[in-house]
Amino acid sequence: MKVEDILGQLNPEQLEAVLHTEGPLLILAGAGSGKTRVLTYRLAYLIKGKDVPPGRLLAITFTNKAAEEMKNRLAGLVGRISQAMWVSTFHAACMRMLRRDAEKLGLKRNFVVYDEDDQRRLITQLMKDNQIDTKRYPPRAVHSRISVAKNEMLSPEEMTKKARDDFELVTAEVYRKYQERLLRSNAVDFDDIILHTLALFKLYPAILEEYQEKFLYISVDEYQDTNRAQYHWVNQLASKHRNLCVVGDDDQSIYSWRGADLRNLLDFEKDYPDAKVVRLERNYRSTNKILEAAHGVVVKIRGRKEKKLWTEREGGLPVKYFRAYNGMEEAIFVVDEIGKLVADEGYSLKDIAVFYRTNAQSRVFEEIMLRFNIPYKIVGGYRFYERREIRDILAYLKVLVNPEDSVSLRRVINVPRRGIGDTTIGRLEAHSRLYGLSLYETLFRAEEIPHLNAGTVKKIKAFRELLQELREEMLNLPLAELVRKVQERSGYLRELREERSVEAEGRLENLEEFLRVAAEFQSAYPQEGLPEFLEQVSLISDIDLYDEEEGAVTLMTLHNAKGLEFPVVFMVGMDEGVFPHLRSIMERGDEEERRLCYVGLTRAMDRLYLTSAASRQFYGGAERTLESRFIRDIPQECLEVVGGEELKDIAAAREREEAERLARVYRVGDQVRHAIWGEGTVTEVFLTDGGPEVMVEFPHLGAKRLSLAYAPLEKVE
DNA sequence: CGCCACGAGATGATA
DNA sequence: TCTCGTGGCG
Repeated sequence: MKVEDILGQLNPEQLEAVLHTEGPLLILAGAGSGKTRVLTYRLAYLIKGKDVPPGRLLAITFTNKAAEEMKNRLAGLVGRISQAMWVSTFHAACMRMLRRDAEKLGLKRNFVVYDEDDQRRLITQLMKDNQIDTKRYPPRAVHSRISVAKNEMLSPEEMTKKARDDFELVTAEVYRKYQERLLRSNAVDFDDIILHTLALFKLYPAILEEYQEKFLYISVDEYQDTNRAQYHWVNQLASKHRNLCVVGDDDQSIYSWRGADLRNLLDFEKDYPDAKVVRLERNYRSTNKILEAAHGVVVKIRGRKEKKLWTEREGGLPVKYFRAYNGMEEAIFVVDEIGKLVADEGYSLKDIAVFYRTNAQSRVFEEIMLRFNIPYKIVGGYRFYERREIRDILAYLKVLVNPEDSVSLRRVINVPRRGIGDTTIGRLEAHSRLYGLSLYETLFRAEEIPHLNAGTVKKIKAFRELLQELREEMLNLPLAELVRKVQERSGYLRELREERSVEAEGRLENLEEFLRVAAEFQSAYPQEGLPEFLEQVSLISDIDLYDEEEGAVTLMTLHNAKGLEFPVVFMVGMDEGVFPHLRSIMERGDEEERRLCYVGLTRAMDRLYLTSAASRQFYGGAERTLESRFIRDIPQECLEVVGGEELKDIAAAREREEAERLARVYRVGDQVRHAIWGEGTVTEVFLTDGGPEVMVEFPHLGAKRLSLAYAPLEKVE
């Protein structure tokens, strides 16, 4: 593509941003204003129009997926992009730097990344080892406080000094020990990925200078959601050439709870008094009605940068608002509308998204969509990589790469059960502390440890031989085969197969899926091995896994919705306490929730629905809820309240229909086959609120009551 | 050492 | 409603 063609596709403001390549540039890009296009075209212009070698460009994106998309789009504009160009998230870029110079920080090259669960385990364990009361100081709270301290770039010592009560004092102490243990385990946590890189720059100015020299042009997307550490990182890198382009929107700042600091964006002009500022306020995504509604929600935020999006798409349908009796009715309304949109309005399922504030809210929607046969896809929630079986296998793999990883080793030492219980582990750990060895090394000295009987020593020997054997395999086997080997040789598969439950069956399927993931990684990156695979897995986000091409409705949290767009959006759970979320407003007021609402509303292109429920399930019982304040902030003329008189009839009718259809298939006396339990005889058929159920008598197992909507059941003719 | 029963607390969003 | 941790027992 020629430079003129590239530039010809931009409006005047966008063009201004693309052409301003020298010196600091702040792009205030409203929702749907084409900022991704600007960022991409700007890079293309630098390469094609200014002959900048791709290796001298650094582009930071918010997600891995966005990085991938940007690379692909760039390839379309300027031809195949050389590997030399850095397009990635902060974490991925820092990991790249850390890998190269890990030794300089006392880490080994094969260090692993601890995710949230690893971190929490480590903290809990460490607190117990040091007799710190985990009732009084819940590890959860301690962990989150440590993360906050890290985001403020406080060291344990600084935290100790600033501590204002004994909780903070204890936390600071745990923080210090936590860092020690991480280092001894040759591991880093998420926050460390950035902080360690900064430490590297500080300790080795020559390394910083090298990168400063290398990156002639730097751009950062979603600048409003960067934290202080990221701010320092990027500004240090840019300080030599000062060609820093940041893109952001203060109205879309939604991550202060994880350390994002809006000052980074708001003070850009103070940091760079010579900065050029470009505002993109023309929206290409939504109807005017939708923009008006969204504007009503954010306009009252204090200290907000004055701006108003505009569009040529005048008019449009009003935002539809439905208040249901309860969560169930709310979900039925949504499903019913989806049915109409598809049947009468020509939308396809992939055009439609349902956003909610908390993951727990997805449940009712899943249930109802399952029952009404609407294909759906959930982004996030019960994450694949958070499932126990996946984490267990990952822990094995982490140990193979980095035997010093004591958290992972501890996790798998008795999984599946191999008779190495808590008592034995306690003795092993005492021994390893005494001699300053890692847990792994201690396994090889089991014979010398007092109080271990011969049987236990034998079990430990068997386990360490297993690890040794797998470590040797690691060097020879292709990734997927290695993963399979770990699943088999650890006894993990056998244990699940013998369990013969639906749950175990599901876990086995997940392990299969994991094998496929490994195989895919292998074919996508033939040169890379297990360490790179683990790294990718640990840095992957929910949204990275999202695939929009499938014929299904998308369900996700509002946070995950950032950066996406859909022709039809349902924002559900518009209730006080739910959204705005009670805990959030108690801690920080409602402004961030407001912006989150704005983000959600501005995802919609053509149609927008809001729903709430007068009564909702919390934990167990039902509670009454008030309509969200955000509903009232939307200008009246944009909102159309829709009633639901006939809705219950529709819902009931559809449900009955569906139940009857299913129930017709099964009769008392029928022979059926269950995927796990084998053949049995139907003894009863029920119609319940949760759909039809059958009682099945299995020859050896006895009678089981099964839901036809969920159970893996088929009829035997 | 492993299993089971019981009770408490949790689910706010995430790389 | 569910999941996790604890404590008692075989």
